[in-house]
Amino acid sequence: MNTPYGLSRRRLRTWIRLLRITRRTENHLREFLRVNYDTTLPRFDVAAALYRAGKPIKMSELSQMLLVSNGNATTVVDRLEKDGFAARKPSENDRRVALVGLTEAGQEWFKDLAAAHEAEISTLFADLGHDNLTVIRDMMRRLEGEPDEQDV
Amino acid sequence: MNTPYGLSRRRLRTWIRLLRITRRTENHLREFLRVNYDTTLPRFDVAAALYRAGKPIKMSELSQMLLVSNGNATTVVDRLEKDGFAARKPSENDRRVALVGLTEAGQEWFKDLAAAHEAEISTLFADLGHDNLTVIRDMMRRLEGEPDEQDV
DNA sequence: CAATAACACTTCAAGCTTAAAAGTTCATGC
DNA sequence: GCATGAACTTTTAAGCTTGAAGTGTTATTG
Repeated sequence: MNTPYGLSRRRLRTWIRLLRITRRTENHLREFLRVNYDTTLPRFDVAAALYRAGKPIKMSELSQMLLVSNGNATTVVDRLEKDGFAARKPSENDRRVALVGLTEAGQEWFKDLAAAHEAEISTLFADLGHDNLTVIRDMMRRLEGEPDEQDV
Repeated sequence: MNTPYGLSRRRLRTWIRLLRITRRTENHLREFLRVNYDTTLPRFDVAAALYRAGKPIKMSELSQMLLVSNGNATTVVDRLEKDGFAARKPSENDRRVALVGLTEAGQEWFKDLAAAHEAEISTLFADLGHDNLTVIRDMMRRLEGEPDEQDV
């Protein structure tokens, strides 16, 4: 027999496996950032989002990108700001809005970090070649409800 | 061209996608447990590990299963104990060891929870049928460095 | 058998995270 | 214009999480 479990049970097991891999990878990266760069995963995540945006973004955009609460974004940005790596400025159009971006120092700091981070991921995922990556991408897209596409 | 990005970059993108799906699912489950069962994800995780074990286990075994620190296991078990769902007892062979398990009340409580949890996951992963689940399982196994096997 | 190391767990301080409440500012409808 | 509600951010309280230090127990080893 090839599928001794029902659909529901198999989906649960898949989720547990997904969670385990994610936790393991996160733990590894946390340790990596702590030992080699004396920083944390949340700070890295925020910096990555800001760097990727390329220009100052709203606090709410930031928390939506990272899938965390607004209050969370506030405190992490506070710390990055205290480190001199991020800066807030009020929006000119809308005085409710706080725009946040990386400072010069923040960009310099993050560049090294990003390269090292990508290299570390590549090591952790060394068993996945192009074919496997394509398969996983398609599965993930399906899970996220995106239509199948080509390239990347 | 079918793969415009290098291996390293594709692995990074895969990781980011994995992380996004995991966070989204966790956020959904957190809300689900909070609204319908007035409990939290960490409590559920601990209870699931204890229920699955079927008998009292060491605190250190628990934290290893969940991939969290020892101190973390301590506080979550403290709360479950305060709720009357978990109980510690000292090991007889080794007085350093604390064995923790679910109480009767804890098992009753968790049974409903587990069923609802599995149903919710099954809904979230509704786009994945047997074939897709098998593909994902193989990918995850590869990532975890396990040899390929048959059946679930 | 005594000193030392290894192990198991808890405690602690700091940081992370959430949900809810509070404080501003903007948009809408009357 | 002004009230009312919506949007944006921060603050707050509680809980979660980590890494390191602390406490007690067992194993090693000289």
